[in-house]
Amino acid sequence: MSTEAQGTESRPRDFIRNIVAEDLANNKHDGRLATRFPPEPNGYLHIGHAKSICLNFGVAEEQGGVCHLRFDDTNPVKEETEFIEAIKADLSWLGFDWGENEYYSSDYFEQLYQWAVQLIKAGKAYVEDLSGEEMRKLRGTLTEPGTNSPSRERSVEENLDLFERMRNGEFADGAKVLRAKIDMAAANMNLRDPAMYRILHAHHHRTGNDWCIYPMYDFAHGQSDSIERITHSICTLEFADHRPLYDWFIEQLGIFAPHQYEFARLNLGYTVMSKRKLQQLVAEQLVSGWDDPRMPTLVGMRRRGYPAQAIRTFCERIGVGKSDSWIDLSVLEECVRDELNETAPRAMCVVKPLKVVITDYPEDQQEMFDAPIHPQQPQMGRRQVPFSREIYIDRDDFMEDPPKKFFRLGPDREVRLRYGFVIKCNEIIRDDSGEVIELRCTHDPATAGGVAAEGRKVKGIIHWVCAKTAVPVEVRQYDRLFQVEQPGGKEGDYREDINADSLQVFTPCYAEAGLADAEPTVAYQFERLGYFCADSRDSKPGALVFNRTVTLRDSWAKAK
RNA sequence: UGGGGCGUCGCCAAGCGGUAAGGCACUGGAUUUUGAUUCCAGCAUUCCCAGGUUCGAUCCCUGGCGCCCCAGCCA
Repeated sequence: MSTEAQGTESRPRDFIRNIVAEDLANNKHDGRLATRFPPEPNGYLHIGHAKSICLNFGVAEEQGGVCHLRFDDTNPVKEETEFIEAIKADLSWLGFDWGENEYYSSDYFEQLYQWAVQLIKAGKAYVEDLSGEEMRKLRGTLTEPGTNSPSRERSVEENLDLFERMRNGEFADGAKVLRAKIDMAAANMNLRDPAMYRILHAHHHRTGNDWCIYPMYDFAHGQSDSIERITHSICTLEFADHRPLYDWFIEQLGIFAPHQYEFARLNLGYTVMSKRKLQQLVAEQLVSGWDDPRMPTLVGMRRRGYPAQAIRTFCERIGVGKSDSWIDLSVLEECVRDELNETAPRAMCVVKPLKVVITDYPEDQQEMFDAPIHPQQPQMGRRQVPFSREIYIDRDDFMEDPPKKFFRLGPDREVRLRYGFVIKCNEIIRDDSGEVIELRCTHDPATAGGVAAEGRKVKGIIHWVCAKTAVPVEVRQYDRLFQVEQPGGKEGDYREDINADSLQVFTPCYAEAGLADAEPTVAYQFERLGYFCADSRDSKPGALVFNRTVTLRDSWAKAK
């Protein structure tokens, strides 16, 4: 773990942390700090959620507070138990612990109902029987005030009766809603008598068929925060307009008042983050599933090989602010490399094999080269790399007509096999179509693996695998899912920006013998190529499948 | 000429009246049996614009300009 000691002190790093630190210093809420992460269980968590998670859990952790996990499950038609388990697994994987503090908005349904009754009695809520369409017409526009609905003047008694009958199931879905009586002329649209309850004869994943009316987000979220005595309710910018409503309900009800703060949601280049779009990618099979390694979901990233710590580091690096921002993919990738560079054992794997025969090496001979598992971490130990007369190298490491700056293999050129001999290419073998299918080389016995430099100046070093002992594997290389930084741009269809080459499958590839029992999820650096891990879904002993997590930086590729 | 939010380097982001942190990206150069890592160096006389207050403003005031969000019985 490279927990980079940064940020472990209580030093504030963003406006939220500043506010929290100040409140704590002023002994607001008796020095108590409680945040919450409130996902709706209708999909999988993505990297954007991770930002919120790291903020909410992070602040609590740093300041000795608590962070609740609360499922905001007020819409039974969209929510499923499947997602609850997945969300919890993602949270744990990221390394956060909510302890006993697992809550559900649905557990507050009875209390919420009572509060609604309280508002009706106070003349602050009424039952509406206009249709959604009619309500919209009366709502006015951004520049014109709305008009009061006839239902607004109903008596408290009638409202009470009607609301109870709504609960009892006397009305069809959509027939009526309970609305807050605020101000149809409010400049803030959210205050134009917003809906509090709708009728939904739907089975709820937790409350079953107990209810046929369900509270809206606005009537559930703040009160849930209040019930849990959340001190700092942190959400994204688009809810800023709801804050006056959040405060209004709490004030009318006279209950504990948490404070809502808003920060800018994460936008990452070359991907999409909205749950709707992610759902669509899965539904339309544009990807293989929520855990497709190209998805920005936590399950996808985990399967791809991103370490949880890299995601946490990423969330720290990008900061928390209020301005809309797009983060470069390179920031995330650097976090992944930083982490993996320190922790991943090294190995060699040839992805695009080209056979090389060392003509002056005895046919029946085999030897082992001694190599470090990690060049910078000697404590990780050594590995033995088998070598024999026939090996594979990557096609990219050979050029028939190499440019001046290419210092790998070419006709009559020398190159060093990593941890092995220096070889020289003497002959090129082609098939009928003229394609190069084999190289004939000779080796210099004086340059064997462990031997220190012998004065010979060989610039190029390439990776290779002994043909006799190689493990045939499949390698999947991923690239960005979209070919433009902001898929869909302004009004366009983001699907049209999908990168057709975001998945490249190579087989057979040849891996160093030691990789034979690679376990899914465990990261390796395939030297000179990048970081890889066996796929948790498709890799099987004897039929290994490796995912490329991220490439190594490649200044040569850039130079080209 | 509705309301809310935001504008500091290509992308993020500190800064809160005293003369522009840091990260990513980029550009050199050193070390290197990964063209990786590491390492050193460079990278905003300027903070959306224009006025004003002040000895002094990215930070205060005024007026512009630009971008984002809101008219779900979604969250």
